[in-house]
Amino acid sequence: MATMTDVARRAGVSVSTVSYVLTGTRPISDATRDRVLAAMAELDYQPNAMARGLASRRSNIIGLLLPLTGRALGATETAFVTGATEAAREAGYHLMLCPVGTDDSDELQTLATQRLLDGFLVMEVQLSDRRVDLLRKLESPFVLIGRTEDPTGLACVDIDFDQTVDDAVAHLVQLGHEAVAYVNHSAASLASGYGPAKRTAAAFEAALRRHRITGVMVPTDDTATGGRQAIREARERCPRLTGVLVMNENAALGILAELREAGLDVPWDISVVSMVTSEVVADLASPALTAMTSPGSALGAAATRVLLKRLADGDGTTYEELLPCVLEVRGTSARPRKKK
Amino acid sequence: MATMTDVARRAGVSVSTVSYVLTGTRPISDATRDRVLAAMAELDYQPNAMARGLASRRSNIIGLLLPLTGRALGATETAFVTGATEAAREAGYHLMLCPVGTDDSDELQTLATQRLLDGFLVMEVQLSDRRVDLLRKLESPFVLIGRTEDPTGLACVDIDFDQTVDDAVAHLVQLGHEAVAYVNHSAASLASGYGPAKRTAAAFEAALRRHRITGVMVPTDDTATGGRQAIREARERCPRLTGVLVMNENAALGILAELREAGLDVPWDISVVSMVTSEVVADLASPALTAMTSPGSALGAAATRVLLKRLADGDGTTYEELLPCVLEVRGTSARPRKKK
DNA sequence: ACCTTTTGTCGAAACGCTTCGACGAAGCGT
DNA sequence: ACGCTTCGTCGAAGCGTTTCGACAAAAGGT
Repeated sequence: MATMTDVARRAGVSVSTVSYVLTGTRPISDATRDRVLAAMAELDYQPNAMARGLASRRSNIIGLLLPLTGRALGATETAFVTGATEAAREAGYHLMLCPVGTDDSDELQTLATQRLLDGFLVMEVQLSDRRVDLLRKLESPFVLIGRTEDPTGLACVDIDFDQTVDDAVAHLVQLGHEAVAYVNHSAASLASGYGPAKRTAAAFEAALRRHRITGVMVPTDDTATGGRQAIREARERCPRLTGVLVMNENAALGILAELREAGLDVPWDISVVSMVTSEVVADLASPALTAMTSPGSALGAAATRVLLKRLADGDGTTYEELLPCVLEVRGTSARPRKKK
Repeated sequence: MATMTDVARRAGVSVSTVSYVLTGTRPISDATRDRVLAAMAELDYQPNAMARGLASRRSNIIGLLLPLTGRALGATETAFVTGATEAAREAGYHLMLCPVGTDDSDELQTLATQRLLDGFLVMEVQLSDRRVDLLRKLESPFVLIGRTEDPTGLACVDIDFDQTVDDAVAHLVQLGHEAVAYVNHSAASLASGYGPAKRTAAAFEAALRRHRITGVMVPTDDTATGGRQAIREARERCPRLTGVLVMNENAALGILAELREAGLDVPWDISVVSMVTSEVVADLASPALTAMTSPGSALGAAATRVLLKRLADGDGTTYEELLPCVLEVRGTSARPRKKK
């Protein structure tokens, strides 16, 4: 494996010159640059990442903190990861997946102080998140995917839940629905302060008021069974219900199944709009789910860009970037059949 | 940030001694070790990963090569990733996700020669895979998830497709089915030599012969729509069909939907067994899918262990480890209603 | 008791790069 | 022609480890 010294010798220059050609830190004459580049090509030279990292104290690797729940990564999360990786690569960075639990402070501390990673992307952010406090204390640059209670001094990239919920409700209202349910994440995640759960709950309330319609929120497990229970409960609590907004994809499928078994026709009896859903999953259902498509990959790319910018500028001001999900009308939403 | 020199000074020993305490490369007296450990704790010392990597020419990071298709990672793949990460961490390694296309040789070459990664886990292996040739040429240690045409000299960890298909067919035969279809991956992936597609096709043939029943194989897209088309084609080609084996989860859901719309009752008219399927997805369907549950996380852990072993031993002999999927009977398989 | 290992420790030389200070050679305003 | 920047290059000092050779002291073998 050729080293920089070999390249320098071959090109008849000093190693520092070779380094400058590589990093562009100082001006180099065209003639010299060409000779160096040629020498590199001839020797199949590849800079040694470790040596570079040691000398520059920058690894060009960013870590993606994602709590592994044991369950599958949803399509949104996957898209996020690929989007982030892609964006990182374009900037000459690598992305390292770090499945670290939300409260595994030791592991995170090790990661952050090892100087292996230049910064972090933090997924699945809680309203009050210990990882945030820790990273802050350690002065590691990071960007949140989601938001904490108080985002002052933090960089956040997130789905615009307010907008998304409002768009979804608006869609139903426009079709003529006047009583809708919102099937949220579980009561447990609401209680634990899971951001999306709490924020959509608030946004739903606001949307109801804004559009002057009635509705109920039902928290439930993120499973098909959870969806079944939720829709039963919702219909009990609000019999004139004609529209359902649902946060979780699995629950959405459960709702569809339950309604079908109850002899109800989707979308004519009840419309279902799934939130933060990818196309693949939406097509799994029959009829295909009308859904708010999550901007997963765009989010990943945005988060990465923000982080890299901060690494470059050393800037740590508050920053927030929100991307809404876009409505994709498919088969599960329509004008309700019978006006009361 | 404390360095090894600080620790050495504080403990009253030389830096090399500190290093030996850390790496265990040479014997150290208990008294010294305790002093050094104490000094580390007091200083919150964390070894610098880059310096370590440079000096030892080992990064303690392994790369996971996974071609990003733009689509979501299935539950199996996700489980694989988490299993691998987990196993790596237990051994003091990190796992880095590298979304590199199957034929993006340049990118892979850069990765492999950069000395950032000690070895590779290769996912989505084709029967003839350029990455394998390249890694071999570069003498990078690696382990395949899947198998190439000729696995001589390679280390492979894979799902035991032969066993899995045979188990699935056996399940149907035992219930009394005599004509079954196998809905495989797309014709395109078959043609491109995608291992699982080709191997299951062969295994299905073998299973039919072994159990003396008839059947047809239908390749189709890995989508719900693909599943719908496939089941229609299968029933045309083999009207007495009572059982279906299906490779892709999305297709499985499509098949269920299509059968329901055709007025057929699952499992009484037709049984459906989904291959290589995770529990979450199986429960999405109604009735829940009888499926061969893929050993995703176990595979990941196994692959990692094999790779780490090779890194330690410098051993490069042929090695193969196959894990079968295990049958999970749920609601979509049963004794067929009417004996002919 | 003598020679040979083994044990425990140290100092110093890498590892392959970045970056700083220095310095001659141009280029420029006057 | 005179200083003044800017340009282009070099040598050398790190970056924080690991690892090698050396060596004194303790332990074994006969």
